[in-house]
Amino acid sequence: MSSQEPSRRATISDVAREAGVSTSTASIVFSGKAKVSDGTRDRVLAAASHLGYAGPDPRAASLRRGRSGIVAVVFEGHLRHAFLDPVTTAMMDGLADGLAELSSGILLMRDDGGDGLALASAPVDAYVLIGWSGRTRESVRVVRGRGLPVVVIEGDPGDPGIPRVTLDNADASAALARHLHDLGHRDIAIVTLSLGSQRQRGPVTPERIAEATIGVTVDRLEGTRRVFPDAPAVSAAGSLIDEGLVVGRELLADPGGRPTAILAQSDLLAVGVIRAAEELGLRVPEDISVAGFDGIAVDGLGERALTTVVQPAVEKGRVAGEQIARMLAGEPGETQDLTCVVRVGDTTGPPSR
Amino acid sequence: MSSQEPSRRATISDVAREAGVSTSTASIVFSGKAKVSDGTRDRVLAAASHLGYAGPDPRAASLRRGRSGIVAVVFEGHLRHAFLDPVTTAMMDGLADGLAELSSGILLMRDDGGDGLALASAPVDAYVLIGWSGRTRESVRVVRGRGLPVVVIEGDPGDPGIPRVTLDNADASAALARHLHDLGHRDIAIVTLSLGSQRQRGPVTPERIAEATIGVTVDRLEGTRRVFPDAPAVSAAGSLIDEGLVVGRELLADPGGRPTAILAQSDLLAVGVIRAAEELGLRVPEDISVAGFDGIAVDGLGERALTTVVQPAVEKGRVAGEQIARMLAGEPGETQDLTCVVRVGDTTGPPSR
DNA sequence: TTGTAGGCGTTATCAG
DNA sequence: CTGATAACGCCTACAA
Repeated sequence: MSSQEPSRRATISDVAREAGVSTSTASIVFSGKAKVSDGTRDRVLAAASHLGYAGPDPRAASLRRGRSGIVAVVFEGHLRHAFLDPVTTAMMDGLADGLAELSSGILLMRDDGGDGLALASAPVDAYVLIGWSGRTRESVRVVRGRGLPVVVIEGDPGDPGIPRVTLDNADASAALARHLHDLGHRDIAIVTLSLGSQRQRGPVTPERIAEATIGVTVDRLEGTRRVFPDAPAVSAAGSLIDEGLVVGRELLADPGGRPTAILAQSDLLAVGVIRAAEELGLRVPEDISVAGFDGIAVDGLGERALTTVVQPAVEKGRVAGEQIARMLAGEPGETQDLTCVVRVGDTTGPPSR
Repeated sequence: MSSQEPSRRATISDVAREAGVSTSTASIVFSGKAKVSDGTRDRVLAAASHLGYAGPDPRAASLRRGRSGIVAVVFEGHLRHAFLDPVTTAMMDGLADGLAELSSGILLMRDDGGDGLALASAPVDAYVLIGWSGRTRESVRVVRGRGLPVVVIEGDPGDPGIPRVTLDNADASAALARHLHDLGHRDIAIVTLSLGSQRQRGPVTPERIAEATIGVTVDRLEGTRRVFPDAPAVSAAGSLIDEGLVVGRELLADPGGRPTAILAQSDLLAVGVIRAAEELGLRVPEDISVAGFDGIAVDGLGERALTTVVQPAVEKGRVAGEQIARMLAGEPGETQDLTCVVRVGDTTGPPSR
């Protein structure tokens, strides 16, 4: 009775024994890291299938190698919420590409503001932090301790040593505003994204700006106001078509005080604004110009071409992935500043008055 | 010079030595699995922070424990594509909840139709397969070998031993169709989801049904046709508002042959159809009734309430997570059949003729 | 091309 | 409450 108990799963050394080779040889057969004679390989493979061995245990392999092949992507708040945004989705795609060579997958994690215990105890090789709010700094602190590569996308790591991937939100917003100014607009309104995690809808006051925690919103607003310093702004409760619709209605309600153009801080908001205008019988762009931000194909726009700022969303993820790859290879990571481009569509034109 | 090289990261035994305790005691301090005197704990923690030790290495811990705390969610095709669908997003949320106690995160993986090597070599504790197409069976085969828990959501595992989470797509579609029939409709058209992974738009013929690989589409169609056996159907190239718009235009183009109601297989498609109707100056539901499927809050619908079938999307994920938890606890997993509910909104009414 | 040996960093078990 | 010991399953120099 020299056979193994059937209850235990076979290990590579069981396979090696059964095949009459050493464990190292069997290991090589599975990793392909070196040459093995055909006969030997066949015997090992036969033994494996005989014993129901499905290949090396990834847990053991990752301990031995010091790598798990997993990269964590950390979001603040609900996943559902993150993925509602087409920009995030595009970015994830880019990230998956940028990491493709390197990793077997992306570990979705939530930084729920707890003690970060879960964050720190996952068997990952690196972290990508997606941060809009102020919590990023705390996450960075937790994660730094592990000594693993970290990249922050659109957030403030609060530590200059950590590479970031950033967008020129303010400059791009200013460029778009200039386009409207060049067309002759002098009286515009702004629909902003949320200023803080409470996601309140309403007029944007200096006090609210001072308290804002979402950098993207503030930066884009600042850029637009470089060109239109006195433009009124209203914050939406999220980047949603229906939010744009609600805020758009408010802004367009009074025929007298109506602006000649509305600049929304996301394409989804812009689509909502356009819909609000259409509801009121206003033609876009003849009666009112509307522009967005993001440049992601928005479902629900039909064949209109929105004037917008195209941000390199997929690129953002890809670049982050590349930095991770570099750092894992021992080179230092570098902050990457990406730039956006204004794309003029058919939703902006000269003002009607 | 008995001190460690500073280049190596401290391990738990370094910490134990520095604190003057055994490694087992130090381990307990970090795991909290047993009582430790305050004094001892303080000394260990002090030593840890002194040495820059950030807690047990998750790789080693997962080897020792036999658990990594990671659950893989396997999609077919591009991630971007999967997350475009609000139903998927909701489901992921439910899954995250269902697994919350158990796991530190969700590993997003793509079954790219390769040899499944990546699939099998990730350090995960269980797999959730999201499958619409026929490839699920192959993924199941690969994954089975590992001897880990597997749950299939909306797909055919091709193995009765594998627990599934299913929806009563056909029955629910029939129930919705009956609602229309009761209202008096006799002449309806169907907008289906894709029939296969090629995502072709066009009339649905018996041949195409025979070749279809996406079960959801076929089931919903079959259910609707129980009530309206001769209803013409057109497949959309995806679950998108703009697809519904395109197909809706086609179906409504000819004022003569216009149906009195259109049943779309997703809410997004239904929104597109409604938009197509509005474009043509048709009122919903006075001139034409439109219904969808899914019951997820669709962005871009404004305050209309779509008549639809509400599927338990979040529940689907939660239930899958619970089954995984059970199986990980050694109990057998069970297939869960979830049911949908018709929700009548304001987009359906009696036919105009 | 194949085998030998040692350790990756933890934690479960059991004895004190 | 604390300590000694033995795996967990694999990989990779290095030697043959």
